[in-house]
Amino acid sequence: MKISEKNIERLLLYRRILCGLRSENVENIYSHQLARIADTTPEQVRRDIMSIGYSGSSVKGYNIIRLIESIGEFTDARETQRVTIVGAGNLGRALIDYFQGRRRKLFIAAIFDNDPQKIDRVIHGVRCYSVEQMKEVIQKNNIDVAILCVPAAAAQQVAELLIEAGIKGILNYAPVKLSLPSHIYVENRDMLLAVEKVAFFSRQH
Amino acid sequence: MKISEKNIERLLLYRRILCGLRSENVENIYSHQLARIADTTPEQVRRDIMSIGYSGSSVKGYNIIRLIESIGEFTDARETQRVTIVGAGNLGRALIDYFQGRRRKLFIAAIFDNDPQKIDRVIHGVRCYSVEQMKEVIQKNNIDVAILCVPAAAAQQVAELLIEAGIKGILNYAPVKLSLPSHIYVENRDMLLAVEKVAFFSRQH
DNA sequence: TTCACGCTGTTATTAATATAACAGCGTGAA
DNA sequence: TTCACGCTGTTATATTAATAACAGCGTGAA
Repeated sequence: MKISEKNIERLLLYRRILCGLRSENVENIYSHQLARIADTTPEQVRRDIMSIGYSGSSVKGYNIIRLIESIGEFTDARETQRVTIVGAGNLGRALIDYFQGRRRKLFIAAIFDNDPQKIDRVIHGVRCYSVEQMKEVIQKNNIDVAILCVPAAAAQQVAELLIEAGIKGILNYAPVKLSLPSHIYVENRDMLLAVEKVAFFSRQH
Repeated sequence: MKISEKNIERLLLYRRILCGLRSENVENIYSHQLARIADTTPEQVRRDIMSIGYSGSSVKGYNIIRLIESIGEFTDARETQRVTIVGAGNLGRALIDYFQGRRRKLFIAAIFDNDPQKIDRVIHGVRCYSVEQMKEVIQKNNIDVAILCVPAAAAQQVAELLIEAGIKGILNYAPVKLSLPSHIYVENRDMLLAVEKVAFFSRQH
């Protein structure tokens, strides 16, 4: 059974929407309702949900709590997955803020920076280590996902260190295209390109 | 002639790569070289470049300076386009850092926040205004793109104010799905979903 | 001079993705 | 009891995007 990136993106979005509804004590939802919120079509929603093997009822639609669980079973690791943030600048700190305490199956286990002022300090509850300690800390804590928030000039080098330390996936916010072995999963979230894109399409409308 | 979102994303990426090469005094490049750096195929590169009407030579490949110009003619506004950042927290400041002085056709003209400590102060060279002044400042400065860096709880409301003020496109970093009229272009860059996605695919590899 | 080479530009093919159509089913009203 | 309704799950179609194939061309070596 093959699942595409877009599939996963939508499923994760559905889950977030559903969690919001659950906290408002909504119990069930129809595909067309979820589609409207997620900005897609009912067919797409049904297909996505079908792809993870969950079934709703033709009367009540989907049970929100069970659907959240099903998406979790499909997308989450069995045990908590550990994440590191590299670069304790504004962006790194913003990520910790947004992140901490949100998803219980993901945990930010360490921050890395090369500023002596930050090393060994605890930032928003997470300890900051020097880049020299990277391999040791990553392996000891069994971290396999890294979020790269360093300046463009440092990104490639840091990414290589991360891979050497055993990282499996990188979320790259640095405005540079990384050149890495193909067995590493890289998701680029270049902020400058994103602004340029929005600037372009905001004129087309 | 229709151009897709992925088309534009790749073209903007090519431009950034090419600008890097230009600063190293490289003059020409072949489609297969650019493809390797941009992590795509030579055919894709040629098609993308064809789609903006630029032509290379079969001997020297593409002239880097002219190709950069052609991409700019296609993607950039004629006059400088003005952008605002809403939310002067860590993320907002990170964006200003990454951004300022990079793309001469895009200019951050204002920041908005509701923290009295920040209002009327200049942050990294950009003046911060209160949300109450939003409509006035946006219209006076002719801003048509907004980057949303506010907490999830405030995002929908702020987005509506932005639209009321005349914004055409929104780059949304808040971890929430906005519900907005369809004539507004919205690009979602949800950081939590991005981490979840990378966590998932890092296990699949 | 001529011929083989490697590149671009373009067309053709394939694959991926989204959209639409429809069968099956339980419910509730008539 | 029966029939129409509205939903899901699934299959079929259409659309879109990526990949491959190839024609044309200028160059440089033989």
